[in-house]
Amino acid sequence: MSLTAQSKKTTDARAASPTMADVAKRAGVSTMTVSRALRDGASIAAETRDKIKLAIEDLGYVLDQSAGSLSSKRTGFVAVLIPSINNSNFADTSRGLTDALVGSGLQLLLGYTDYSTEKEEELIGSMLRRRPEAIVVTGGSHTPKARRLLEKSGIPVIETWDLPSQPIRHVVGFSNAEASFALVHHLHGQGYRRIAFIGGTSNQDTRGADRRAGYEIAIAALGLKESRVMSFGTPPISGKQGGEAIVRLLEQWPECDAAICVSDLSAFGALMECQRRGWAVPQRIAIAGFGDFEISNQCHPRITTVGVHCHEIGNRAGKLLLRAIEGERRGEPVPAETIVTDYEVISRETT
Amino acid sequence: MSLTAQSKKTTDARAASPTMADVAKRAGVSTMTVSRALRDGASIAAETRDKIKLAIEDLGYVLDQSAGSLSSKRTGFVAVLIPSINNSNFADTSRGLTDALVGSGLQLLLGYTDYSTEKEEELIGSMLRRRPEAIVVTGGSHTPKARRLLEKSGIPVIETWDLPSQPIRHVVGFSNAEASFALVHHLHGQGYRRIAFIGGTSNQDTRGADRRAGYEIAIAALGLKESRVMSFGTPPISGKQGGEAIVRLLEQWPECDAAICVSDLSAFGALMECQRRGWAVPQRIAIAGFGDFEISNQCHPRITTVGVHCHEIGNRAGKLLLRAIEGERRGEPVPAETIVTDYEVISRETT
DNA sequence: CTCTGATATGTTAGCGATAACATATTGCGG
DNA sequence: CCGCAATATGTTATCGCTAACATATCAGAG
Repeated sequence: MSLTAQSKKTTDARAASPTMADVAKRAGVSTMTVSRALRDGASIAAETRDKIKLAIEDLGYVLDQSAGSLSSKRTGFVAVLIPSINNSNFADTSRGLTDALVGSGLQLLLGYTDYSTEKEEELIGSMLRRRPEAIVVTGGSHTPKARRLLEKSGIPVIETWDLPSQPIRHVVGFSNAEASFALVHHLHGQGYRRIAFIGGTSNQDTRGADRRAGYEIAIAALGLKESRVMSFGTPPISGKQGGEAIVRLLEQWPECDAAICVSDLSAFGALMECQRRGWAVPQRIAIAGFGDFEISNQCHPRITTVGVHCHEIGNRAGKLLLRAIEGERRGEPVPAETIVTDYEVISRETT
Repeated sequence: MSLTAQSKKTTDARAASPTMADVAKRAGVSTMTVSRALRDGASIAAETRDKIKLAIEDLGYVLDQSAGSLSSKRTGFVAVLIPSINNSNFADTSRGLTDALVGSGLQLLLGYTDYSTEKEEELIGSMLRRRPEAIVVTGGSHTPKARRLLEKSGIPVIETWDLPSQPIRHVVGFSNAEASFALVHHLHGQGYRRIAFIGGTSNQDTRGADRRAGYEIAIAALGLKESRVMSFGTPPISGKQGGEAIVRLLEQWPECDAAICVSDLSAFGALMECQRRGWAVPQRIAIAGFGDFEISNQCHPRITTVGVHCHEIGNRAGKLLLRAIEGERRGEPVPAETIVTDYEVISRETT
C-alpha cells in the first residue's frame, strides 16, 4: 500500500486484459474506429489503422468475440455433432465441413455423442446455449426433447449420414439400408450364397441397424432362405469384437461362406483373426466391411467394402448451411433441402 | 400493415428467440430470479422455480450463455489444440481431458493444427478471442507470436505430449526421444544390430523429429556404426507411406534386420506391405511402431511398440487445469507444474 | 463557390445476462 | 409479540463490443 496508487481501471488485479477502450485511448480514436479497423474493409484511413495496430501490439490486446457476438448477433461458429472422434468416416465428414467453411468466418464446434441420443440431447442443449449459427447432427434419430430443441432453435438444422423419414429440415446423406442391400447383391453376384451379417447388439447405432435391415431385406429379396446375424458387443464394435464375432459366427453357422461386417473396423478385426487362425480369406470365408476406411485399402488382403462419400457429405452440408444462413439473414424463405449422396461397392481381395 | 399491430419487442422478425426478460415476465418474477433458478443451488422457493421452469418450457427459452459469460467472466470452456482429428493417440488424450472435466461445467473446444505451427498460431488467436478459461496445446514448439499470445493470455496454459526445454507454464508429457531410445535398446537386446528408422521428410511433426533424434542417439550410444534413416512423405506419414518406405529402405540397405517406424500407423502399413511381398516379419525384417494404437494389438502379427499413456496425459492435464483455474480465481499463486508421464516398450510379435 | 456524395470518424444506445447490493418475508427463540 | 438471522426476491449498474445513426472532411462537378 505504500507504492504509488494507480488507476483502478488499469491495474486492478494482475492486469485484467486490456479492452477495446484501452486500445482506442492509446491510439487516440474512438472504440468504434478500433472495432472497424479490426474487421472487414470498412473505410479506415491507412494511417489510423496503423496507429491502432500499433496500440494493439503494445497492449497485447485480443478482441473479445463473445462481447462482440452479443452485440452483433453473430457468434461465428457452427455446432457439429458426430458420434465419435475416433472414426475416420466422421473425421472425414468434419474435414469436409471445415473445408466448406473456409473463408466464411465460421468455425466448427465439434461435439461427440458417443452414439447416445441422451448424450446428443445434452450436447444440443449446451451447444444451443452458445448460440451457434447453424447445427449439423449425425443421423435422424433423436430424443423427443432434442428434436423439439432443434425445431425451435431458429437456426438452420442439417441431419447427415442418413435419410430420415421425417427430417427436421435439411438433410445430406444416403440410405445405409440401400447401400448394405447393394453389398449383399454384389456378394451374391460373386457366387456367395450363405452370407452372414456381423454387428453390435443394440440399435443405438442407427446406421448400423439400418445396414442390418438392408442385409435382411436383401437376403429375403434374393431368396436366400436363412439370414444369419451375429450380434456381438455394444456398437460401435471394435476390431477386436469383429474378430471375436467371426469366430462365434463360424461356430454357430460353419456353412457360412461370407460375412458382412457393420463397419470396416470390425471387418478388419475379423480378417486379422482369420489370419491368426489360418482361415483363408476369401476361400474359407469372404469378408466385407462398410465405410471404406483407409485401413481397408492398406491391409493384406484388401477389404471389399462400401465407399460412402464422407468428405462430400460434410462439404455439401457446409455449403448448404452457408446458403441457409445467408438466406435467413436476408429474410428470404429457405426451402428445406435433401441432398442424397452417392455410395458404391468397392470390390477388393477379401471377397 | 392492415393486421393488428403487435408489440415490437415480441413479434419482430419471425419470433426472435425469447430472452430471460420474457421468461421473467411470464413467470411474474425478475430476471435475476430466473437467472438464479437456472443455475446452482441459489435459494429459490420451489414454487417459484416451478413457475419459471414452466415459463421456460412454454416459451422454448434457451439460456444465452455468451451474454452470461460477458457478465460473469466465465465462458465455461477450455481450448484444446491437437495436431489431427484422425489419430487415435490424440483422440485418447482429448477423451482423457473430457473425462477430467466432467462435472466441472467446462467444455472442450477442440482445434486441429494439422501439424502446422502457422495453423496453430492462427487457431490460438481465434480461440483466445473467445476467452477460454484455459488452453491446452500439443507439443512445445510454437511460432514466436503464438508463444507470445499464450504467455500474455492470462489463463492457464498447458503444453502436452512433450517436455519442452523452455515451457510456457505447465507441462504434461514425456520425452519422445527417450522413449525412442528405449525402443532401440529393446531391439538391440533382442539381438537386432542393423536397425533403421522410418519417418517423414520434415521436422514439422516435432514429436516425430524427437523420436528420430532418440533413435540416432541410441544408435551412437550402442556403438552401432551406421544409422539408417529412411525419410518418406510429409508427416504425419500414413500407413501407405509406411509401406512404400519399407520397400525403399530394403532397397537401399538390404542388410537391415529391423525397422522402427515413427508411428504405429506407418508400422502397420510397412507390415502389410511386407506380407504382400512375402517378406517374413520378423524373420526377414523386424518392425516396431510407436504409440500403441489399437490397430497394433489387433493385426497379425501384433506390432511391437511403445505405449504412451495418452489418456493419462489428457486426464492429468485436465485435472491440472482445474486446479490452476481454481487457484487463479481465488488469487492464489499457481506454481508452474511439470508432470512427466510414463511410457513402456511393449514387445509383441513383429520383433 | 456551392453543392453532392464519397470517405472517415464519433456518439448513443443497447445486446442478454449476472454481480453486488438492497429489500421484503419468514421462522423462531426469548 | 419483538428482533434477528436466514431465506427469497428485486434493483441497479455494468460486462465489452457493435449497429445505427450522426457528423466532419474533402474532392470534384456544376
